[in-house]
Amino acid sequence: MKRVTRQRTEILRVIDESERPLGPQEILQAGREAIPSLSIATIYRTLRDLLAEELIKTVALPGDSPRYESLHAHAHHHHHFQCTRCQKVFDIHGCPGSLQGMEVPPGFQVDHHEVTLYGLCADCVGVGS
Amino acid sequence: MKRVTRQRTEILRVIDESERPLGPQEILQAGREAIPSLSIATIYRTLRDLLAEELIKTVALPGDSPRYESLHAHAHHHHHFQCTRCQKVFDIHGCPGSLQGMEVPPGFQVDHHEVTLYGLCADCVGVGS
DNA sequence: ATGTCTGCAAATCATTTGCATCGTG
DNA sequence: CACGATGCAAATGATTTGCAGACAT
Repeated sequence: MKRVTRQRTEILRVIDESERPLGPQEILQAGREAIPSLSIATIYRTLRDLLAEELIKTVALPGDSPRYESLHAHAHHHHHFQCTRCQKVFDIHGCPGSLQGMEVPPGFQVDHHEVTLYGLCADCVGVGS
Repeated sequence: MKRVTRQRTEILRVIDESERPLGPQEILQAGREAIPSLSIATIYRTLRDLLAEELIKTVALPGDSPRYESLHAHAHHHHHFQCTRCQKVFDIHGCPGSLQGMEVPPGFQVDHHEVTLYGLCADCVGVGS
């Protein structure tokens, strides 16, 4: 039987209220504003549990450590855009669909896919270097 | 002044002759067939050098550690497939192209993209769990 | 009360680095 | 011969785990 503790509640709140995916350290920092004693071990353990309960999902970008976002608020199939200047990650709705044009070798079974777009976000377009 | 050592030559040969991107441990194992004393530290140091010289390129997949492939043999634009059973990564030629259907927010500038397919490779299709 | 959850510190695991020695140029 | 490269082992940095005490039910 899963217990409703202050730290679990706070961690879930931080993730739910964020408009962008957060990493463990970001969650720790935000959570410590309410619970100063909060430890990184609790963050990792709680993230594992929340993932298992499907209350949050992992956002994994190529070559970057994982971030987490509320599954309820992001349940639909979507992809991500990472700004190459500010590194922020944004949701992109829609999907190329069939991914026709990809030459999958014979005998391979495609189950799902991941698309990441890179470029400049609206805030960074037109900003110097 | 860069020296042509047995280990550097062997590491580059292993990567060049592989039909799929390899991780550091895979390169170590393959390289030890020719040089049993080969150490993992040398692998990492040599990979760093080869990347700087643009003889190889990094293949970064979401949520997984990096693989490396020959830049000369893989200079063209392509994507990757990762087997969800054996974790191996394979090149996929072709590209969905315009990525139409992706609803990029107004003001965003897309520069490049990354597509990863997941599923079972030919060897793992039909193999029990 | 009872068994889960937390914080701390120690343990992993992958990658990096210091250093004495090896070997290429 | 000189200096970059190698192998070993210790150092790092991120994540995981053991354990005794704290707390939800």
